[in-house]
Amino acid sequence: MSADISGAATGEKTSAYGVLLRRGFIDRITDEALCEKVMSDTETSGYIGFDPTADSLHVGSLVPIMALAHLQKAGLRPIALVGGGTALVGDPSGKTELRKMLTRAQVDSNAKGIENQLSNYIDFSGGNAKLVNNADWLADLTYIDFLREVGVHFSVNRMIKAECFASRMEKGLSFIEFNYMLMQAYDFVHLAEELNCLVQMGGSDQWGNICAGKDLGHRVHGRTIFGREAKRCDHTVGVTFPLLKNAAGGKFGKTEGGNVWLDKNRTSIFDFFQFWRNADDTDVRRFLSLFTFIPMEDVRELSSHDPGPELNEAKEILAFAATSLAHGVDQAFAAAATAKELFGGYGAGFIEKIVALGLADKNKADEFKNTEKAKIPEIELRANALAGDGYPVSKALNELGLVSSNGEAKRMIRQNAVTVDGEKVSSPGTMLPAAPAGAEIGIRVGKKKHGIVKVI
RNA sequence: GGAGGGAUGCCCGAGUGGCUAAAGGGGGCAGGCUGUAAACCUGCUGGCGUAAGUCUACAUUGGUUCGAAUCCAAUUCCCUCCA
Repeated sequence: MSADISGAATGEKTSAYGVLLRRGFIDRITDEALCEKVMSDTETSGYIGFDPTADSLHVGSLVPIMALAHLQKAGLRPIALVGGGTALVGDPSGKTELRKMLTRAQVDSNAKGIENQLSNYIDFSGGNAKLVNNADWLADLTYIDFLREVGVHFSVNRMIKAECFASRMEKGLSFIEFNYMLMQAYDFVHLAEELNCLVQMGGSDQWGNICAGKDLGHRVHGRTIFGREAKRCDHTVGVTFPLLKNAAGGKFGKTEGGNVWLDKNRTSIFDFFQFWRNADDTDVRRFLSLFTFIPMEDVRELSSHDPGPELNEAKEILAFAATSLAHGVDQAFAAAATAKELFGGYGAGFIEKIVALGLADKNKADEFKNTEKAKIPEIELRANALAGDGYPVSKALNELGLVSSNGEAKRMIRQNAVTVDGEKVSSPGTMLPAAPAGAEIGIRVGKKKHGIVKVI
């Protein structure tokens, strides 16, 4: 199979732009022809901003991350901007209410966590990708200077008509948030000047901010801004990604416990794997395009089945590929091994396919059978705790983290959702079976949540 | 600065003295059906307790009352109109 991830048919352009377009990354674009041109030049940098509002990114941020990675693969220089400065202000776009204000210390520590995660996807070594923090150039600006150099170029009349503020006109918009756009606009100009960054990308809610940056570039072009002459910021392009929803129309990346995070301490690797494995039939092709580097030709083939059980193999590959990007190939195998154990086998071609697709090398795949399983939650209990009066199943469920309270545990039991060692438990007062030291008791809630009680 | 309106559970939203752990909807979870999918049907959706029960909850604090999400006062925040 081809190693070309661009998905280009013969004769088609394979520029970064072409790749992004064919893989479904592009929603709106300020100037298509210019974009094509700019992205064909390997001297070009492109940037995306990530706001450090939490210490981990979640799967929703994977679209921009993958876009940057595609730029890098196409030979351009991706810039990941961590919004250490802008997070102190808070972006109102796409929000209905004022965000909680973060302290400097929170923002800084969040920024660190995010930087680590980004480096799983983008190679920052060797200088062909860059990680910047806009606190470095925003934090020390003084208010009056900023107003005079940047603020003059913005028309309030136009800003309040912008889509990104429209929803806030009803609910209320504080002045601090109203300034956010100027800061992000200035980021773009700054990066264009300093790093030849001519492309800014972002989620569809970023359209207004991106255009603001592009416009600011035009206005200051040829003039002096903060003591230097601006001359490279008049032919920039902005690109936004489509808003991702799951097939049910809900928010992408939400599941049982809320967001699916890239941090394994927030979302276990197994749960991360399962998130992809449980993708809706109709999402499979899109997810393979957006969240893996599997060549488009193969993506099309994998997802060519009509919705039906045949798609399960494509979901396994999706889960494997996505987990392997976020957590490494060994962890992906481990998660796959656990899934296999808990749910029964794979599609016949799974092993061959992942090797053929270059997702794992042959040795690793052969060792797969011996791979250690991914961790599912477990607790230890003394054998004598199980003897005597016994140990309530509900309590064990709670301690395993499979439910969030004893009350919920009992509710689940009443609903026939709990299985202990393969047997349904139906009375809330049921105790765990007595077992000798060394034994393991398997507990399950619903079909997908598992835990183990180790007897010691 | 002036006048008026508002703050209810994860979200939206009903409720204007006891029958309210709080209608309805959304979301979520679970059971059935299935393919670890979707759709559909059913149930659940504050803590502790096997249970009876008990504790905490309707912005905050205090008050009236046998009894308050509901009445009163002060405080905080939000919205609308006027300046």
